Amino acid sequence: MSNIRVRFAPSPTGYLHIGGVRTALFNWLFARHEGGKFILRIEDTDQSRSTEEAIQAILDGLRWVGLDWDEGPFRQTDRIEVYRAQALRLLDQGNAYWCVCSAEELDARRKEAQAKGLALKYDGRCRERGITNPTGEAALRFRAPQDGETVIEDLVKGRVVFDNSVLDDLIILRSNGYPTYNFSVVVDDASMGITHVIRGDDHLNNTPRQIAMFQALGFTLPRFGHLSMIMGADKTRLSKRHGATSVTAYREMGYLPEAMINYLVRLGWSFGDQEVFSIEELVQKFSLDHVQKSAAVFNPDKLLWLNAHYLRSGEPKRLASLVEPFLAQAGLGEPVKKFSQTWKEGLVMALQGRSQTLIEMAEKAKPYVADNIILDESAARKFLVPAVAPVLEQLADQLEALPEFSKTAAEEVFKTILESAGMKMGQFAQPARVALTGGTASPGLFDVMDLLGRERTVSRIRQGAARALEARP
RNA sequence: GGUCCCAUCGUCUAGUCUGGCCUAGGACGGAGCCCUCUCAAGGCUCAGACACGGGUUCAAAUCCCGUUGGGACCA
Repeated sequence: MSNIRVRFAPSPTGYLHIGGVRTALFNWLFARHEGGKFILRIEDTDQSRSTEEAIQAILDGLRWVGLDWDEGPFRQTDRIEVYRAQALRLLDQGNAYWCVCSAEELDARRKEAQAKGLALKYDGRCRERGITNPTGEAALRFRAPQDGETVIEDLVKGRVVFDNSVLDDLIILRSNGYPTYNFSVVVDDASMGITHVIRGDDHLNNTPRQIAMFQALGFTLPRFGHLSMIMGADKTRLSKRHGATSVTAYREMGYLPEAMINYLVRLGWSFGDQEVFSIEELVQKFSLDHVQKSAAVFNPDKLLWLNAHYLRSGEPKRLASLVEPFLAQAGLGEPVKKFSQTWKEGLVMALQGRSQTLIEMAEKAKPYVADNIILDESAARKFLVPAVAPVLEQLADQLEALPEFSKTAAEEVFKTILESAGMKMGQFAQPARVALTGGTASPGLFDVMDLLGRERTVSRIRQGAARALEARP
């Protein structure tokens, strides 16, 4: 057991973004690999944008992909007094000061600075005023060091140097008494004993400011590791206009959590040429050394491929229960009830190698679950022709006469009939398939018959034969 | 505008630290062939990249400098 402690600290302002899941995943894997702790903290101090539903979505999303936390979820809104106390401590120490500049004033001066081509940082008007008991609106600002430089030995990016003269005197406590993001993270990371801050590189520029605060507060510095962003195909930050970005959406689209994890972990991390990893393997092999510095483009095709891979190799029993809600969604909720567990697993086995998502699997299940088929007209025209009608009839008769109907018995009958009709498998398989399923693509014919059972097999073949007779050449 | 980060096939990446084994490997996607009762799966093959320019060196994808391009943060 190591003393490594990492955290995932999302803001509950919407759904759980897959970029967030990847950050959480890297933290979680690092913790599990090192035998450390993974802590969940909800950064909800922006009350106008935080919602309970969003918090729930975060918890649900993390649970769905199997990222469990050892401590938390902590909420920043429960800790407002802690931030206040620390902020006041900085004031006492002389590391912070009251600022009474109004938003309008700040804005005006910023525009002025911009016009002159100067850096857009706080101009320090209140810095030396020494305001002790502000009346009315006042925010507390951190007195950032202006000399020297701050060096970060980043676990991912390597050595990053910032000139302290670029550091802004950030507001740490707003006039409403709430802490700002950059301040509350520092207080929390320190008080929760976080040893490694692994987060998106959108925070890299904030890091020197945070380091200054850690130091002013006398806290020991954690190590930092900044992960590159995930981008859309147009190389801009991944957002809703690139398609689905919430984990929940992927669950609803019939993706498996292990596919999501496997896809996300390879977005920025690698282990030689290996593409497919189980969770256990990841925990064993993960390390920050092989994390990519550059941003990665989200590739839905590869995710789909992984999903198909896990569907193909998944446990039928588990998949059968996972596909259930999707069957219901496909309108098969009621009809599927009359089938046994074994039958459902058989259905999954027939379909798992030919489906890329659970939705697709449910869609493909229709001809086997439902009583009736939807006949694909062009397939019928092509394959249900008069010539095959007698063979279909014969097949139906013999299957009906079978003392015991089974997959192997059906196969035997089928082959005998082919032989006596002087037909090749290739000539008769498609007509039979169209009659049985309504379409031209399906699992193996005898698996199909097995799933349908004698009654439906025979009646569908008879209907197919009737249809074939009607057809005019 | 200022600061910071990044740069190998269309995409994810191996290789970069510790230069030579790289006429740059794998995967997704694409094309083709094989297998085959269809669809998949699988097997095989093909096309496809070291951003550019300078250096250092016997030797550079790998080290250094610059340029360009992309991204992020600050408001």
